[in-house]
Amino acid sequence: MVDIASIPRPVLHQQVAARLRQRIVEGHVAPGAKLNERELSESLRVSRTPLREAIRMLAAEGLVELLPNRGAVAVQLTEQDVADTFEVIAGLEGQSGELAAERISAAQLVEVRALHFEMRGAFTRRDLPGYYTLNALIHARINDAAGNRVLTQTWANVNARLQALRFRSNFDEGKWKRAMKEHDKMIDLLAARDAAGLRALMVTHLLHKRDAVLELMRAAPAPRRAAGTKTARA
Amino acid sequence: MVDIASIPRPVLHQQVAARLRQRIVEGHVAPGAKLNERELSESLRVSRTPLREAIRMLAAEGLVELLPNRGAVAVQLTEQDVADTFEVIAGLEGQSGELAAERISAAQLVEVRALHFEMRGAFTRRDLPGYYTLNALIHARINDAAGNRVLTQTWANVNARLQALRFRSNFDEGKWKRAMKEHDKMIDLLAARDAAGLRALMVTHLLHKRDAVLELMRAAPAPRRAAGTKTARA
DNA sequence: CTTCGGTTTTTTGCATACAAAGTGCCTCGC
DNA sequence: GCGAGGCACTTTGTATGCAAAAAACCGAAG
Repeated sequence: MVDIASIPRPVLHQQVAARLRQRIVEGHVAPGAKLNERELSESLRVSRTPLREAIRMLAAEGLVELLPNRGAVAVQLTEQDVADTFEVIAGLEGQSGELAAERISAAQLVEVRALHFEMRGAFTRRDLPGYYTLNALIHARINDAAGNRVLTQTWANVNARLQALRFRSNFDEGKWKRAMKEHDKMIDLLAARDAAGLRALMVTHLLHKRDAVLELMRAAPAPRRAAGTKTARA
Repeated sequence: MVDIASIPRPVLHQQVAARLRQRIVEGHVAPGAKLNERELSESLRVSRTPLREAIRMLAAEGLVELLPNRGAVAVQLTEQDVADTFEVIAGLEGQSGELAAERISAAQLVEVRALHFEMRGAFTRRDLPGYYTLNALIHARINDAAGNRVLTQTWANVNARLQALRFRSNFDEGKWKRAMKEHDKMIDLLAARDAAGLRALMVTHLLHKRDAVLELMRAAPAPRRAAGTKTARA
């Protein structure tokens, strides 16, 4: 009987890790940029000790790379890395879909369906940020429904590295429409408990996403090793 | 022209992380045991700072759990956790097998085959430790052959949590024979470049392993929350 | 103008010191 | 005897200081 009203905010190094993670994912720290400990500790108003612990955590998550005696840099994903990562994600989401189709409860299905309609709304008014948020929520809910916490955690971990990319991405109309259609189908398969079908769809959905992102990477100037910690402004 | 003869041994916190990881995996730190920072720092002859950084890394890897203001404990896997983990591993290795069958080079195939025969040797003389080592090596090589670094890394990460269990496990004769047979088949499928077949085999192979481990967990006394940092001696 | 050598400055890595939260013991009251 | 409260001790969390490695700088020589 301890934690009745105790919502003790997480310890400092975890808060720092969360904020750093957000900065990297949202691109406020450019890919390849060096993480200067003094700068960051001043900007986050903490001493270097918890900051360094946070950086080590992000390194284990694969969001930053540790260079011995030279600090840490935000990951700079090559095309190969992105392709590899999507390949893995496709497998994980495929499995997640398969398990979810088998295990999802009625209530969970309702929730996913509701989110799906909201997302369709965002799509209709071409609200990309809203679409992304709802999209992420839906995938997270399907993961939940799969009822495998290790799978969820693994997925979240691998996925984190791609978030940075997604923030920049910006489909063309055709790809967006196709993605939306795939999502429609997802709901159908989920409701029909078609495990194999949902797995297959999830995999192709993710591979389509991969192609879209890779296309963007090739189009956009593959950013050269950034020197500073902030994103270069165009 | 920098790193000609420079094999600078990794920085302290990484060495510490490696040693801690080993201790946990080999069961010298019992599952559920508390990691006392003072004790560990003395035993490892380092100050608490790099030790804490190492612990944070292991936490991000999922090998230890962080309790705010109360330190860290080695993960204590429930049966559900183990089942979930094997489910994920099965998916990852299945994918790894599929990709390896498509991509493995002749030289890599030779190497895997050689390791396979060595493992068969270990099996013949019922050398369990040798068998495990070679088994792990083969799976690692197949992962390499798949040519997806993210997949390899993800696999290693998830797999680490199971190593602790494997160290205790000890098949019965029948299961061991079956596993060996599955490995024979693996080589055949790999040589035949049968991607779909190898995927399927890897998945069932892993699910068999899961069943064997779960059976052992149920047979052996599921260890109660350990208090000390060392394994309780029987 | 480039490049090499040395020196200065910056930055990271580690250790120690201090603060705060947690744990357990002991007493006191009922 | 048993439980509540408080005090001392232990352990974790954070900050600071010092040492070592790397980067930046500067000047001189080719």
